[in-house]
Amino acid sequence: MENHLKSLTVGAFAKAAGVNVETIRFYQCKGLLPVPERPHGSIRRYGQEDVARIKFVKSAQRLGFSLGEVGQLLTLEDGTHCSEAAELAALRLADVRQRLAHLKRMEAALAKLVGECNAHQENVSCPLIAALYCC
Amino acid sequence: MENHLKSLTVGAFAKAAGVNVETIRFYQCKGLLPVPERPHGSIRRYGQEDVARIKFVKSAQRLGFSLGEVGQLLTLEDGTHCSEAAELAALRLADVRQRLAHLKRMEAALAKLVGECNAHQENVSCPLIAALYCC
DNA sequence: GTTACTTCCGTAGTCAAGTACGGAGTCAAG
DNA sequence: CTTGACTCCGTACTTGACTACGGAAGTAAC
Repeated sequence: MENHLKSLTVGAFAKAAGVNVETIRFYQCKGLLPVPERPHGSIRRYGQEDVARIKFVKSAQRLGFSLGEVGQLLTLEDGTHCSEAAELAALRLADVRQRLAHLKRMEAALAKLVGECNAHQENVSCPLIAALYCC
Repeated sequence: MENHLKSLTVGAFAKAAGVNVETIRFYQCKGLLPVPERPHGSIRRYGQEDVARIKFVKSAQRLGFSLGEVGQLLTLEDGTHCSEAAELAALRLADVRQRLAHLKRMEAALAKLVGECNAHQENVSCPLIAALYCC
């Protein structure tokens, strides 16, 4: 059922996938993208399945997966290893939640300091600077 | 009112400040920390004000400031430029809030996918993999 | 068949915030 | 006065995800 009509040159492929040519090469060298044959010393051609693979990588990246994890996900790409995939996603989710908690603390602290600075009176020293010096 | 009794060697200073010696050197070369004189070819000595400065840097980093921004904050460290400092903090806050929003979207998407994977039936393909392929 | 655009390929550079290494100089204790 | 620990200093390496460069080879258009 796969479309094996590989007609795209790297340039066209990169444009179709929305990435740079260098990114293609980079992914190939990282093993995230197969390197097509070069028919008798000619140039490589790419197809829609390659475009789909780049989109897969980019979707996974948007969810916070590193390229290493994307590589793992790609080994499960036939869809028959759902629990492994879910496990990876659960790890990612835990990490995302940790970073979320950290950012929330930062937001609270910053918002408080910005508020104090705005309410600040000319004769006392800057609350932000003071906070950085004291805590 | 400042304590100019500089008695710490880099090693002791680093320990007191809770960083590595290399970090000290790195901050010096970035202009975040003054480089003390070497009295007639001897060793440099550091004081409590240097420890305070490292703590300042580390506090600011915890709030999400980059070392470049910390450098800017340090030029305002006398506490008399509160509005400039507040402006920097407001920029940081905006950035933190953006990242927060991004992470929240990631969290929602991941949580949904993990949930779908856990409720997943053996005969259909993995929802996570499918989502990465289709969106 | 020549010009102009791609492609190919290896190597190297970018950013941030450090970390690591190694030889030479300095210092304190015994 | 020597030994061992520490300091100084330059340079290079680390991680992650690319980005840039440059020469040679392939390709498309005229």
